[in-house]
Amino acid sequence: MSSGNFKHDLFAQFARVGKALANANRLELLEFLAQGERSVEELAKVSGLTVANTSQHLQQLRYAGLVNARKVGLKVYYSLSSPDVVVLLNSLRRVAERHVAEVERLVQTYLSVKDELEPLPREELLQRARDGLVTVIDVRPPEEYAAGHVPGAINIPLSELESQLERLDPGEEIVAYCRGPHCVLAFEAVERLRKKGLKARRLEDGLPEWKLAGLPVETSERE
Amino acid sequence: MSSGNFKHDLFAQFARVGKALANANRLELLEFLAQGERSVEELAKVSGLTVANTSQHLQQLRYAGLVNARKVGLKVYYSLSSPDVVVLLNSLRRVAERHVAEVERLVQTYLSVKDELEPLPREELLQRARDGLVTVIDVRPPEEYAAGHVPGAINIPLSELESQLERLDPGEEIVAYCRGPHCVLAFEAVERLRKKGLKARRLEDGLPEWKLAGLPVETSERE
DNA sequence: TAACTATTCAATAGATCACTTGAATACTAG
DNA sequence: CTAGTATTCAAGTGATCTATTGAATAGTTA
Repeated sequence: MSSGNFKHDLFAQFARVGKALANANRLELLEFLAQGERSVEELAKVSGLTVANTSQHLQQLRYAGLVNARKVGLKVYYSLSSPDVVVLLNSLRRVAERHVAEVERLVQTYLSVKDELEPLPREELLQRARDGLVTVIDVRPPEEYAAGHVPGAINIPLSELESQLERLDPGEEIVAYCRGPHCVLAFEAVERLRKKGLKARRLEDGLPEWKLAGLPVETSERE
Repeated sequence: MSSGNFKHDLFAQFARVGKALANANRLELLEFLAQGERSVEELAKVSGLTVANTSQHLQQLRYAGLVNARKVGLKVYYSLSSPDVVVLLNSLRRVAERHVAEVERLVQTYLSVKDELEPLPREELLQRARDGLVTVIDVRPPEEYAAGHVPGAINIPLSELESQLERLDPGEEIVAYCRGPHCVLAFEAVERLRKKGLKARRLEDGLPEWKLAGLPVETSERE
């Protein structure tokens, strides 16, 4: 029966995308790519994988249609093939969050403060920003900030949080964000800022979701 | 660095869900489950897999949190663990559709008539149904129809299309739907009905998406 | 041209996966 | 209690996946 073949062939193609999502390292690479275009070398560095291994994972992602490659001189820059990929990753995350008990446990263990952090929804941030009541900080590394950030946000990478405290107005509430809903950078930043006596909260999710929601994104001239 | 561990452990859990989506047979099972609860035996039958193999795939799906199992007497009934899973499958499908060239090719090859079928959006169907201008037929097998269908739709499984032609009013437009946007049953039905001189169109997607959109669903008393 | 760099390729070992087969388990019906 | 049924388990085989290693390729720079 030919419709059976069609069906199976079609599902085999969908499974190709599934296979790309079946490995923790590849999912990590996708999260980095969701922040913006990166070279193989950069991705290898941030992910802690060897360059050859990173390259191979990227090729699998490309084969599944999740990323594009652009060659410039010696370097090859990879990027997500479309915002659909962010949507897909977010549904994957959501299902895991709600239906894999282990996720709950991990979050409880490592982000014990999660509940106290009262994450701020995007819309609320926009409103407060309009009223000028809030300082928004982007705690990702400078390259990611440069590739796109919330308009008006200042870049204070987590590693430099303490040394750049003077850039923050102690009278204003601080909102920190990073790569996504489970990215530890913002959790960590909020915790440390509160220890310093500042009023800090976390944005509910990261820049990729902000962008996906169609909200304005500012880029710094670089690369 | 402990945050690196957290991150990697977390992504490993997400990858668990990815792994569940990494096999064509499992995706097929999930599509069947999206129509409603089914026993292992039924699933084995419709998917063409052996019972043992089906059971093993279902266990993997359960391990990934995508399905639930409910035991009644001898039988074990599996079902999707939540509508989130349908959302996930639809994002997977969308990414594959848009970014895997092979999908386009398959659809062109097997569903050559696709473009002529002018799929009808859900909202339009609702409006026409209110005006009583349309006959909606559900071309899935009776078990799936019984588990939930568009209110007012009549069940004419594809295999009985010709023998039940008299149930259709030749003056009214007919809208056929089945399991989802790529399900061949509705394509096939529309093609055959048009050959008979009837005015037929396909609903843009299937019952799971209808249900997901929060539209009303009618069930028949059975099981 | 020669030295250098970023990326990819090719070969490999160990782990995991998919499917089959036959047996074990758990429940029902007589 | 026995026979029968639906499902799961356990073991095994071939296939696929992951990460490593070292070499090959393509492009740049001196």
